[in-house]
Amino acid sequence: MAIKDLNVQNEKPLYIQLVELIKERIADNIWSIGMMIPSENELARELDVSAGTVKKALNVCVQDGVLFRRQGKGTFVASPDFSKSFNRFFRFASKDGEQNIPATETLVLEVIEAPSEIAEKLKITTGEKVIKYRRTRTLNGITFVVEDIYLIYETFKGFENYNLSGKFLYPIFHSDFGTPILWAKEDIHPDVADKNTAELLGIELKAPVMCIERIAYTHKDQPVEVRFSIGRGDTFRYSIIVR
Amino acid sequence: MAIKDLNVQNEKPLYIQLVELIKERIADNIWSIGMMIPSENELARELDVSAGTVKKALNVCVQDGVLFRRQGKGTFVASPDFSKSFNRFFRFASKDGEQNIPATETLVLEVIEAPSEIAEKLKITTGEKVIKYRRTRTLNGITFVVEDIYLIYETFKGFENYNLSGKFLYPIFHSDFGTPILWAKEDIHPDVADKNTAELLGIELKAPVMCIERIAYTHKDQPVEVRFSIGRGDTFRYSIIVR
DNA sequence: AAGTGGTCTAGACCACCAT
DNA sequence: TGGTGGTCTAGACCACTTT
Repeated sequence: MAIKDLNVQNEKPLYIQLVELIKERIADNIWSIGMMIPSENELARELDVSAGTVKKALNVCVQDGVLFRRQGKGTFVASPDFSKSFNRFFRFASKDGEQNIPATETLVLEVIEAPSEIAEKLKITTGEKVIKYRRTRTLNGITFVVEDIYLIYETFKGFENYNLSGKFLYPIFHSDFGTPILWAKEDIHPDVADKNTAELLGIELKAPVMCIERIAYTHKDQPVEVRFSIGRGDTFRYSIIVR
Repeated sequence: MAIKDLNVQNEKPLYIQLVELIKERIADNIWSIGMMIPSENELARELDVSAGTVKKALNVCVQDGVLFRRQGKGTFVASPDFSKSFNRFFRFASKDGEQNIPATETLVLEVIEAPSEIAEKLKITTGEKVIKYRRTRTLNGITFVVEDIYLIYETFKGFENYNLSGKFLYPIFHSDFGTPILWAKEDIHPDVADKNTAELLGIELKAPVMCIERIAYTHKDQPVEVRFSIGRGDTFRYSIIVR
């Protein structure tokens, strides 16, 4: 187990070194998503630190969203929580308040050569093959978002032949392509609808929209997906408490 | 000091009870903003719990943004951090990267009877007096936001005669009116500029804007300010990491 | 009953800050 | 030099989960 020892001489506190060690093991797939990691006592014995130090490090990891803990059961590797994504700010609740799953319509699913903007974000060379997937998502008769998704072809070879009706992508990436999405970076800015977008979303030309750009990463911080989403502005609401 | 003892019999953990006690003391102005609170050891002695329990409670409060700690100095009551406000997502950095303070222009400063929408948010009755303050904020020649601010007249009597050039409001509220802003709730949604807004912001009609509504609270969760901000969409950028 | 994480204690030692 | 928070240890006891 002792791949790398914690070092008291190091300038960093032991529990910070331990946090980094844990994150490395997850990034390197030594501990995979959903897996139970060794108990506090085991870690303390193996790394030769006190249980309290291990506990502190684990709690930092929980705070950072990479682990979760269950009393009496153990400590587990968390999967990224896309309920925290910007997408959750598009409110499209049905009248009865039910949380239905949106329907998906595929508009485009094809293999193309990566435009330079996409290649750059995926850290591949321009012209290398990518899968382009354009779809809309609809709930209660309202199409609230249109998405352009670009995937590295080498990683997702065969995905272009999938029948994608209402399925979530990331579980498929994980199970069928051995490529779990571990984290993602999202950028958001407002815009107004162009003609094409307005038609797809059923809104007026120049109506407000929110544009979300997501780059999703797998092991070793390798980007594998770029996604541009354009959502109806009239369904976007976001609140924070400033303190 | 012993206003309220911590109780081991209580169903809640001691450190949670302590967190609640601390927040009460701040809300009730027993400990005010910027003030140093008693040290870990003092609190431990007075409340008859161990130093470790106090430390845990204090760290929770730091996490919640109500306290901050300085090694070698002490633990202090934090003031709300409006660098965490939505306004920080309007990027208006100058070319040389300097962080200049935006210039303010007052458009309206008058006492009016509260419209129902405002009265409701301030928890006063419709028609009660409020101060209306409309201003723009400009940096590097770009007017990036126009704001309508409504204040309870009873609380801020005399504010309508202030000369407000580039001053921050919340320090004035605190020093001149004895009303510190302790926290605020902000809601944000996209829209497009109407004629008036477009002129003030120097953008085209129907250009994208972001609308921020803030309700700011003082002691005992009393709302005292409502603020509607409309900012240029082309300067709004926001990023998150989803994990 | 055995193992897990959650709480709480008591104390040591260190780094930092004011005086 | 004395007081502060930051780190780390060692151990007790509890609540929860599984076998």
